[in-house]
Amino acid sequence: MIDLDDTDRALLRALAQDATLSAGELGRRIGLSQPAAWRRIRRMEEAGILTGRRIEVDRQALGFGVTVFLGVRLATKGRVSLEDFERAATAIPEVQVVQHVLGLFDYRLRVVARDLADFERVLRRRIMTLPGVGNVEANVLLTEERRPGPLGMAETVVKP
Amino acid sequence: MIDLDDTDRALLRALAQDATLSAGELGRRIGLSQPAAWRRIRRMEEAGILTGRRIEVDRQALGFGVTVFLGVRLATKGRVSLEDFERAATAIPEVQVVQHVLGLFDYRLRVVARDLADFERVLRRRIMTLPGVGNVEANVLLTEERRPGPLGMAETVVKP
DNA sequence: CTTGAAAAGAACTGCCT
DNA sequence: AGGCAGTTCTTTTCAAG
Repeated sequence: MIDLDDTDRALLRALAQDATLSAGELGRRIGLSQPAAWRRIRRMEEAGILTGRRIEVDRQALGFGVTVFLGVRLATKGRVSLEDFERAATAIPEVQVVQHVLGLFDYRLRVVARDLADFERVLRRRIMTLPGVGNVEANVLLTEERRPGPLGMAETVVKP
Repeated sequence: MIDLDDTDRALLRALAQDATLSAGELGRRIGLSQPAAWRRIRRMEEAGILTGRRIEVDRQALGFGVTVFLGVRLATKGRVSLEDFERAATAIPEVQVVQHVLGLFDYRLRVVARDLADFERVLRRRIMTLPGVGNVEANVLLTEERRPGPLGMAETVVKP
């Protein structure tokens, strides 16, 4: 586990908003030369902190206006292996995320569909037929806000 | 709403895995020249399909080994505005995602913490004191698998 | 759509403070 | 660790078929 100084955190915070920023632009923003910013980014990549870059796709623009979160409780725990469920769940194209969780549910799924009618089709033909499925609870996404999240300690420290 | 052809989808699928791929490399993979691939990507950006690029950060490596999903039901619906809750929730550093949802809960929060003791602190001092909070249900993340998700129709079409 | 090439910019390297 | 100056590479853009 590596910890970062304020400069590293400033870099991560800037990159969290826009990963296309060049080392030169990043350096300009936080008061660092281009090679210095670049070296810090590389160091974080090598340390396994920065694990990759992903694109953000607007599903609405692609015609997938409905996102639903499903909480799934397995009915036959032990009988059917978790691996079977995971394999089958990840094979459904409409399933974006499969989370194995501890608590009231065993799995959480993020599912996208064109509309509610399309979602019902996915639910009945894909989700409810997954191996071992018991209870399923659903929440339809209305709005979503993402934040950078904590990047280290002293997030709320007041300087003297 | 724009729809894409197979080539566009192939581009998105490749970019979903690694957004650092250059137009030249993408073209090489799907059998397209560098300018052609580049134009298609730009077209999707302008169409609002490709909305940006984000970095992926390994929270574990930063010392945040615990991720918890919270389902929040508001106690005083109508009395306290949803905006108040959202504003307060997004202001908590440990909160990564705030989702307004329809269903058993009113909001879903993704929260990260250093460990379970740290999470308890966040829960008691930050979450339970949010304006209007009623019931809170928690699921601790064990493993998470992300998939590209559907990029258009005909995901499972078999060519003749 | 392609190829080919030019211009711009970003990544990387050594050396020095 | 940071800065400077330089080289190398890629991306981006334009021409022409």
